[in-house]
Amino acid sequence: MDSHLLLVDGSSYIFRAFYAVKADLTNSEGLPTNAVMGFKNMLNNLIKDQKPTHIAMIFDSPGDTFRNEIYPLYKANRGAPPEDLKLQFDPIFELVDCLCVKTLRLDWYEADDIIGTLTKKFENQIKITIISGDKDLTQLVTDSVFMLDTMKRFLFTPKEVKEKFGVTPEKIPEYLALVGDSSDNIPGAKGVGPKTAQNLFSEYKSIEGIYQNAESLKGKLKEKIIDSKEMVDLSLRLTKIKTDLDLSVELDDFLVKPPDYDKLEEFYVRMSFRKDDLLKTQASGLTDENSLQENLSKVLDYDRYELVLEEERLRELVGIFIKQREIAMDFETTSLNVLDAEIVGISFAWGSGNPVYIPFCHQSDHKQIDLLQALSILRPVFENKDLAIIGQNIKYEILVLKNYGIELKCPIFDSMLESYLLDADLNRHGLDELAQRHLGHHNITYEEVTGKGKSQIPFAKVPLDIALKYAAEDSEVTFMLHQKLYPNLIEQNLEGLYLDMELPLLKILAEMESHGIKINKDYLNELKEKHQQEIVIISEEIYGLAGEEFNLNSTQQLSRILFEKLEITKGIKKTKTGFSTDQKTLKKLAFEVPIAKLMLNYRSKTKLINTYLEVLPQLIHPRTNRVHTSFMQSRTATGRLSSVNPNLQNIPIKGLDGSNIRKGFVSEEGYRLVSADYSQIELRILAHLCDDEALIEVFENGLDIHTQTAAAVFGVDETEVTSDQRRASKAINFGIIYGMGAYSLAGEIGVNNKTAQEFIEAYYRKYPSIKPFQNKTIEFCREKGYVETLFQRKRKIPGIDSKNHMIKTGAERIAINTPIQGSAADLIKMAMLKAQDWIKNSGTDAKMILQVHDELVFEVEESQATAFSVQIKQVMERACELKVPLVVDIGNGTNWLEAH
DNA sequence: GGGCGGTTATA
DNA sequence: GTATAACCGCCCG
Repeated sequence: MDSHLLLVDGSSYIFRAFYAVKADLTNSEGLPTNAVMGFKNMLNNLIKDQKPTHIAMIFDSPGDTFRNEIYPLYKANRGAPPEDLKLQFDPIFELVDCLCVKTLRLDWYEADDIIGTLTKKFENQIKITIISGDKDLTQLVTDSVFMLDTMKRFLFTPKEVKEKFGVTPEKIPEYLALVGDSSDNIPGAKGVGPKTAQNLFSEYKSIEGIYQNAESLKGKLKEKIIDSKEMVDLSLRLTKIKTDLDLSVELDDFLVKPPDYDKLEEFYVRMSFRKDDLLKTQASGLTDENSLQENLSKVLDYDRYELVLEEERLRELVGIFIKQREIAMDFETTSLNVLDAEIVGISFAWGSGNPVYIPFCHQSDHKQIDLLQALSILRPVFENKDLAIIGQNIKYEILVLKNYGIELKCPIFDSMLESYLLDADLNRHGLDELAQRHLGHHNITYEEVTGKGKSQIPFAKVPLDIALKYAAEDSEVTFMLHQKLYPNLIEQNLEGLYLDMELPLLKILAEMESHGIKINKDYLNELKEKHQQEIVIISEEIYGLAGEEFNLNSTQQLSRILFEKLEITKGIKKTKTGFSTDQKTLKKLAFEVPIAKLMLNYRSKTKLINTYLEVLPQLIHPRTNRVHTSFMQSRTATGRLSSVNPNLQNIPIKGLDGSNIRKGFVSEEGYRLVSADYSQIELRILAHLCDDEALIEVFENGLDIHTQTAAAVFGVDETEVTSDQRRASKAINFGIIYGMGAYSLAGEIGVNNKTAQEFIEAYYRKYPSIKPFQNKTIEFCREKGYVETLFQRKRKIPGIDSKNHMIKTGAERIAINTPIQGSAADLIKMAMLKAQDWIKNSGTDAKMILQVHDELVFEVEESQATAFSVQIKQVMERACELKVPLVVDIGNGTNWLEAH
């Protein structure tokens, strides 16, 4: 791609930022931050928009310059900057430093002169854009040097300069010398303004020419010109920008680098800024250092796109499609909710040939192909075993097609999944982000074509020519992404995981979502009403004790009541913004402070109502009478699934109220719910990964891991382990998986740090291979920048080399936990594939309906439930051969609680 | 309306 | 001390 150097006039940038952000922003110490904020945003946007490969920020000399020597009144009309702005100079310099943008400043010279020098030095090597609003700088504009006024969004090329000032860029200094500049207090020729100056220049070309011909001028003008000769000469020395300063810099000094995220984060905290794009894109910045340089947009040629309105043409296309190895496909529909989605149009893109969009029911005068007719014409494509269809989140297309009774039988690819396997540490794998990240292309967004908020229109109302661009682009980008990402998967040894695990799983997830789960609406409503009545009573009691009514849902107000009004000091704990009122704190107070106990009760009841009892019945789909979650396959950094709308992976189970909610998840009449969960899956995986003899032995003998651990750590016989000791050991076992230290363990089990440290040491003695394994894992991560699971799933861990202790130790914990949690995720995914396979081959009337990390829930015809349980338990226990046996606990019932 | 902090449900 | 989703209040734009 082409190189591009941005020269930013930093001083003018600061002033603009200060006046652009009028908000009364301050940090926690009361220092104004509006200019810092404005500067940050402007610079952020600038880099995003311009995608420079090189950048420099140039500031004026803080003191006098040679221009003051020539003319003491130079800029004398400018007052000192406002005090609020002065205070922000240093923070801004610091910000620029955090962003790793090269800055230049030279005593005795202005930013203009440095910019002028750099321009002359590099203009033959690189495209340059000067960022400034100062018209003086237009004198530097050439065919390869531009000036961008970002505030006015105006780009000066030589043509624009000529149009605006009536003279070519190289004449700008003379033009300004004649006209004068009130903002810099440059005198110029008295009484000569832009219009006169333009006329003079068009006639006489230069100041020299004007004065040579001064005698031929008429009347007043002649007088004015002759009288101001001295002032014009002086002005010219001021307006002429230096281009010959002695700067020892190379172009490479200005290469765009990723920010220093550690420093930046610390700076944000000090400025009381919330995290923004700059910090959120941290990971992508680190993993894709060249992104800024590669980001030159491949301009997609929208003119190539074809709108398909004739059935005959569609048939032709199908003929072309089935000769391809792979094609990309994207649906436009009426709803993001698959069960309600109707197809509005379909787009395709493939290797040779132009992307197409086939509209079906757009509001338009054009006759469009009938949807059902089109689907039947496309059937040979959907069912062709030799043709792969590439989608971006193709689970959506699969589910929508299901609505029309069509099964996508061809092989599939999914660019979203590909991106996820390559960059699991990143959160965003949306099409627009991927286009930007991998192709440097800015997609037309959905909102750009439909509008947003109240005025958003359905896609079917988007005019066909616009719909064509939007829709066909999505397919084309999807196709291009796959071409780019798939080779990367092979290169990183992720092909097997992708082809043999994630893609087949995608189809299973579609089945599970589509089938859904039945809930007992009346029962949940009853439960809700019961809790609601109790909440009324609890609230009244709290108000009485507090002596006032307040918003019980506000932690802020509760902490005011507890820690200010009632002056409670016990258990007091700070959060970022005030005092904590979390469960742990309230539990400590529960015995002596009645409000605390009541609040715990209030919180748990409102949580259950608001998150589950109120929401779940509303999500029953009228057509199926069941609840359909979406399983997200490319969301978590470790490889786990997640569940949304609703989240069915955090349905309560603890306590009476919790387990009552589980009773609301039921099997269909004539069916049973079968729940199968892996016992101690993560500890077994730990045993396998670190190959610890003692740990393996515990599992091989089928012993209770927590009791065995307790016996060793506390030096007692296993028969004498107390329940407290077992609980502490359980905490250690979990803590090890999470990579914790003594401090946190101490807090967790209520002993002092030293004791906790001794427990941990005893633990490592009992299982001597664990610590070396953890060290090896961290070492591996430091060397490669990522960690791996059992199935070679990778997670990059950016902070592992951080100099910031918090970030570094945090990264180390992630490095320790991810192979364990991630391998468990791999394992259950493997089990899902084998279970589904088994169900299909056995012909059992059973459906897999939920996955909760270590548990699978099935709905099975009641007479087959027992046999199924026996079989599926075996299938799951044999999902993967480890150095320890896998154990699955299984049960069945008419509701989820009973089954579990 | 969007983003964030605090809180809490799960594995 | 790992991994999530979702609720509410609060503050900002």
